Amino acid sequence: MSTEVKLDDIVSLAKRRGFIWQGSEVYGGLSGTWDYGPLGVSLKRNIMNLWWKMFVDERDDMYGVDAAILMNKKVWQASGHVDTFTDPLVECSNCKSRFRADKLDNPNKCPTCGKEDSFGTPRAFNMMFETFIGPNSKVIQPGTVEQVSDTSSTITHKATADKGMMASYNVDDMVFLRPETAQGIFTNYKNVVDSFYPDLPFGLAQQGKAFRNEISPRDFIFRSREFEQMEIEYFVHPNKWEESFNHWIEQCKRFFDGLGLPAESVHELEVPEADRAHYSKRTIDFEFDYPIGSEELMGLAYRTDFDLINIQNASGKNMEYRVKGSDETFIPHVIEPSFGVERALMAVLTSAYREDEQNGEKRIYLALPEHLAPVRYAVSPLLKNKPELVEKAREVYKTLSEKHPGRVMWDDNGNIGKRYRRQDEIGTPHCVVIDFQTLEDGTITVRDRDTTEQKRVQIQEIAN
RNA sequence: GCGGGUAUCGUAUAACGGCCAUUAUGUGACCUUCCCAAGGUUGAGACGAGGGUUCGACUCCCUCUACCCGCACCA
Repeated sequence: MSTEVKLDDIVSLAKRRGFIWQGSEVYGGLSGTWDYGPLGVSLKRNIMNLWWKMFVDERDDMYGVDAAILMNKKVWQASGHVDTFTDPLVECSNCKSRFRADKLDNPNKCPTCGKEDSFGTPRAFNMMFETFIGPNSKVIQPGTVEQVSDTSSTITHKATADKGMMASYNVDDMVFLRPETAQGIFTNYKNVVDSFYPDLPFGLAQQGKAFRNEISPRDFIFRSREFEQMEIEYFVHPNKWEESFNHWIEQCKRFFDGLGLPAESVHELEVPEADRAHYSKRTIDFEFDYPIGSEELMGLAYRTDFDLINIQNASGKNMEYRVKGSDETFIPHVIEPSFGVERALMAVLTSAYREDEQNGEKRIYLALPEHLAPVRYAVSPLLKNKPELVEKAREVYKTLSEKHPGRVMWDDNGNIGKRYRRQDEIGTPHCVVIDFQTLEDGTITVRDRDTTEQKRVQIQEIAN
């Protein structure tokens, strides 16, 4: 029955039911930011917890870390982000095309329309967000609003222009919001080795926010300026990277399965050499069939020893690993499975969204896997004006809540049909109803979200 | 950032240079109801923000913001 899922339907449902709202909505919004409501944060956390359980808690070879978002500038110089994230772009005044100023064969002629001398001054585009640290970082200069310039040591802008002043910052105090979480792992590689000395292969895992100043955030939560990553850097012997790479292909699929994504909607894409990042010797992109088309869900990259060597060179610290009981030393190579939380969430919503017909009415429901559903059980008295039913239902609600903290909802609004529909839309797998028969024999009805069928079971049965 | 479009209660929508700004649904309260959005009474809830034209602007104009469709960008 469910055919093409439209993005608008998902966005609408997400807003209506309290999953996801536009960031800063009361003030007209802020592009590329999204806020999570009670059900959204629950769903998102369930996804992140599933990941952590599967890849950290249930494994002996994985260690969790949580690095700071603000990092020493040298991190981004060593990683190449300062260079590769800053592109000098020029725009053709005639045809509006844009080009990397440093990659033009003839810097005076537009390759698209052929017009000469149509380029203005190159403008620097950096994907990293900047901010400033320290009490002396800001100098206010009254009356210089007109002047917007940057010099080698000072960046000025109109931050306080509305007060007729201009703020001037010292670039030495400038820091970046991390554009990826991976570097927070690499910078702690040596700490973990020094403290735990794990056998190879071992991995470090991290979940956290990352920030990119996207030119054009788009497609709901798919591409935003602030987003959450779940990343693993898996350190291996240089000769054994293929083995681990294959291992992680399988692990990624296991995770997709845990998200309830149909296998036929996930596509494994071998990224050809020309399209790979400069540090990668092999990359696989897993794409998912979103309403917006088939787009990247996560990436799996063989990063070689690129990052640890960079850190070794930039910091002067030895990044070599010495095999226990042997003289063999080397810099480990790295396999990196990198997941975007929002992309996983959007895939989950896409594959769970269903419409069918019931008594001639459209029924919308989210067929979420039980372990991801924000609410597992909704508990209702059949009639809310019968105190004996309400009292019994409260008892059942309390019992279930103790068993599943935070995953049980009390619902006595309207009639029973309305409650079912409401719970359908937020993906509650089980609706538990207390009726008059409950008072006689202690059985309750449990109604299934996907089939809408109900069966009678003993209260004890469901509690267990 | 460029081009085009859009912006009305939570959601989906209607109309109008001038009367309390529609309708559906959702939502709060009360009543009713023995299982799939039944019914009744009653309440709250919107013209994205700012400026201009006008006696009067949700409506016309401008700016901003956000979203949608293309382009560009995507380490």
